Parts: sequence; structure tokens; C-alpha cells
Amino acid sequence: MIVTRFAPSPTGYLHIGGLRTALYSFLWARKNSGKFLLRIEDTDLARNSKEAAEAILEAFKWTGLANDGEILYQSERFDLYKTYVKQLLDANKAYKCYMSKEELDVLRESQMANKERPRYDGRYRDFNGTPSEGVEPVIRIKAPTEGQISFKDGVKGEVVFNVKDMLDDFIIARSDGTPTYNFVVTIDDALSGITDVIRGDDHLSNTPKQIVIYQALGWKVPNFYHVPMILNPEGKKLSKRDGAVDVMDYKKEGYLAEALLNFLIRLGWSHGDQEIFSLEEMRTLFDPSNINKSASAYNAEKLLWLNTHYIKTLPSERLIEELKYFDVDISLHVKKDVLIDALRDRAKTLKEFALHVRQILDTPQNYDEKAVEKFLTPQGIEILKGYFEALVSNGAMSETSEFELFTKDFLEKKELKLKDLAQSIRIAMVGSAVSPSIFEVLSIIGYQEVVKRIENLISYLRRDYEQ
RNA sequence: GACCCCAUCGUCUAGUGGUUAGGACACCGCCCUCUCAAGGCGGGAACAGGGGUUCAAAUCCCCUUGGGGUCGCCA
Repeated sequence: MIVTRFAPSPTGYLHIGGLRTALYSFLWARKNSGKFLLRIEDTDLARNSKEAAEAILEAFKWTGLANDGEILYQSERFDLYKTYVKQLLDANKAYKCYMSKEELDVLRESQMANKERPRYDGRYRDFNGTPSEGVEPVIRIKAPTEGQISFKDGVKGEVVFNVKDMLDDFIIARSDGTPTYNFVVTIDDALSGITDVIRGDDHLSNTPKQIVIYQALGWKVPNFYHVPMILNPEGKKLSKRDGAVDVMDYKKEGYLAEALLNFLIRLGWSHGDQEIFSLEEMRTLFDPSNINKSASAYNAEKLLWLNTHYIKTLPSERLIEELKYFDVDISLHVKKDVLIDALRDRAKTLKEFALHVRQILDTPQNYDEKAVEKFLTPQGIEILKGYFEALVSNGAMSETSEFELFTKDFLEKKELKLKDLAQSIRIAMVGSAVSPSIFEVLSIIGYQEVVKRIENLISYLRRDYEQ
């Protein structure tokens, strides 16, 4: 059985890079009817916070990637980790190191000065004298001192590290007794039965260290897939400076979770020429072995295009639900279907969609001056007045087609084109020269309010001329 | 600096020795049209450079260049 996991550390928000590896892990598990586990890596008590952990979980929930089983919190498992530290100590596969931080710094600096890669020199590896007073030891693992460590990465292929210039006896437990990252990751992955580790390739050089631990404990090394980083549009590492990297920002900006997921799966992975993937298609088609080897730059326009696509195809009920997040509730509006059909193709985000809804539903408080100047010329006003009178004497109507028929009939009698009237109506209805098709807008607004809005505009114009 | 990874249009990518190097986003043009979009049609745009291997190289090998990552008692 395939078991994958996502293991964020709660130092901030859920990053889109993290979401992508989570997506890949999720899909790979689901495709193989395996399990997808979630683990919170909160061993750094000073830097982690409960709020950050909750924020990550909330974002995760929004994306709809459901994890299996209980969420593991590493902060609750310190006693467990200690038993494995002790086991290695007892087996003489790890040892206490009494070197102080200051001494380490000195060593590091001299190595840097010699243009060497800084590494611990192993001075306490076989130490059995009396340690100096007042230094609480760290626990270091006995790593191999020569040869190579290699593994077959599912994305990169065969990766080989030379032990000599790469590995040292790294710390598995700090002087205060708490275990370190590489150690707990390995313990938890092994104990959880993780078979496939899919993570960012910034972890590539942690992998040989983790393999050392697997081997020291006599455990089976899992399959690794190191996926390339996401770069910003300039090709540099994506960071907070580049704006939207927090997954929840996408929700706030009006992106659909399925659009974000679709965007992310295509960043570094592809299936021929296909661009649009439903979650179901992702599940059946995804395979980590065709993840790209190279890093990919973040391209906001493609995401926007995908979001536009998903808004266009989203069931109306879902759209109405999503709009509520942006303080627009049209669930009880009699013309909600006309409204949605009129706007669906013109919004790139839900936020924009909500704005468009308000522009139609709210009575305009002011009018776009340039539009008024351009279209409400003396003749324009005359035509609008004529239309207003005809509208009043005709009496109420409701459907889009009724408004259309009535308007075309009016124009025909006056020997006018729709062009001569449409913009004026538009200004009366929404205050500007931009809106969906006017017949739909009239129908949505409703006869009474339509009459009122035209009247408003006419009296506004009269006031304007009197001054 | 050392080590590791990477390299096809501006961007995301297809391509696994023989293709007019394909698709998508963006851009430009045309059409549709009551505005703005959406949509339809069309266009420009790439194998980083240099050596090999081969009848044949975007595809295999080497070097150079460029980019990225890692070098913590952080994760």
C-alpha cells in the first residue's frame, strides 16, 4: 500500500509550494487506494504557534484535500523520540558531544576561511575521558566516514552524495534533550509506514542524513520524490515579497479552490496537452514519475485564466454559495439565474463577480461623467425621455424577452437603432457605460426599479442643465 | 566558496534519435456586437553556447555559461 504524508511546520501560513506537494502526495495516495497522512512538525517550541497550526489546517480544509487518520503533532511525541535516541546511544551508534556552541563557531569559521564546507570534526566520537564542567552534551549520530550515499529519486533519478564532503556526525538531540528535525522526520515517517515521501527539493540534501538514520535503526528507506521549487516571475525563489504565497490569500482574492489546485498541478507536471483537470482526472492521471525536473516560475495570468474558466463552468448553486463569502447573497433573488448567466462570463474572480452583482442590484449613487457627456447629448436625452414615457404607458413586464421586444418595437417606431439608446439606459441602470446586455439587466432590476432609475437619471440631468 | 539539482517560445509545458519542434497563458490582428467582457478565426514567438557519438541529435556523452537549492543545538 502507498502511504504518503504532508508535514508542514507551523511557523506561518500554508504556502502554495507546500500546497502543491500536499496535492501531489494526496493524489498519489488516492490513485493507489493508499493513505495520505498529515503531521504537524512543531518541535521548535520557540518558533511554532498554535495559531499558525490552525491557520494551516484551515487553509488545508478550504482546498478540500482530506487527510486520513489522526493528525500527528510532533510536540506530543518527545518521549517517543527519546527512546530511539537512547536506543542508538546504547547500540553505540550515537554519542554525546561536549563541544560548546562557541567552539563550534570557531571551527566553522576556520573551515570557511579555508574554503571548506563547514562540518563537525568528530572530536567526541570516540571520547571516553571526563567531560568539561558545565557543558550539557548534544547527541550526535555516527555517520559513515567514507564512501557514498546514493538513492533513486523518483523525480531526479539517481542522486549520489560523497560522504566526505557532505556528511558529518550531525546532531539528533539538542543539549536540552529535544530531538532535531532530521531525526524526528525519519522516526515519524518510519513509524507511520510512509512508503513515498513527496516534498520540495530544498530537502534533497537532507535525504542522505535521513538515510543514515534509517540505516542506523535498521529500517527500510522509503521512495523519495523531490519536486522542484516554484519560482517568482523573475525566476527567483518565491517569497512573501512576491505577494500571494499564502493559500488563504487566494480565497480572499476570489479564487476557486479547484482553479488553484488545477494551476498547481500543472506547475511542474503535465499530461500531454491537457490544461483542465477535474479532481477526478487528477486522481486517475497523476503520476509523480512525470513530475518535471526543473523549477517553474509562478505565472499569475494562467491562474487567472483557469479561475475564469472554473467560474464559467461552476454550477449556479455553488456560485451562489461562494458569493456569500464576499457579502453578496442572491439566493432569494427572483432573477438569480438571469443574473448569474449575465455575469458568469465576465468575472475573472469571485470578488469581481460580487462587485458586478452589486453594480446591478444597487441603485447608482452617481454617474460616470465621461459617459454622461458622451451619450446623454440633447438628442440622447430626448430619446431616453421618449423611452421612459413609452415604458410607463406600457405597464409592467418581467422577462428579458419582454424588455427586448418592447424596446425593439419602440426603436422601430422612432426609426432608431439600439445603438442610439442602449448606452443611455445603461448609464441609468448602473451609472456607467459598462454592463452586461441591457435586456438582461432590465429584467434583473425589475420594472418598478427600472422606471425609477431612468427617472433618477432624467432628474439628475435636468438639475445639471439648470445650474 | 564547497556540495547537489536544473536548462524547449516572455511564462507553463509536449517531445524520450528521423516532427514543417505541438498545445496553453499572455501579446497582436480580424470577426461577432447595445458597452465591456466572453467566444470564433488567424499571427508573431523557443531547443543557452561549444565540442563529441551517430547516416541522423531538442533528445545520448563531455565542457562552458546561466539559474536554483543546501551547507544550524531551524524546519
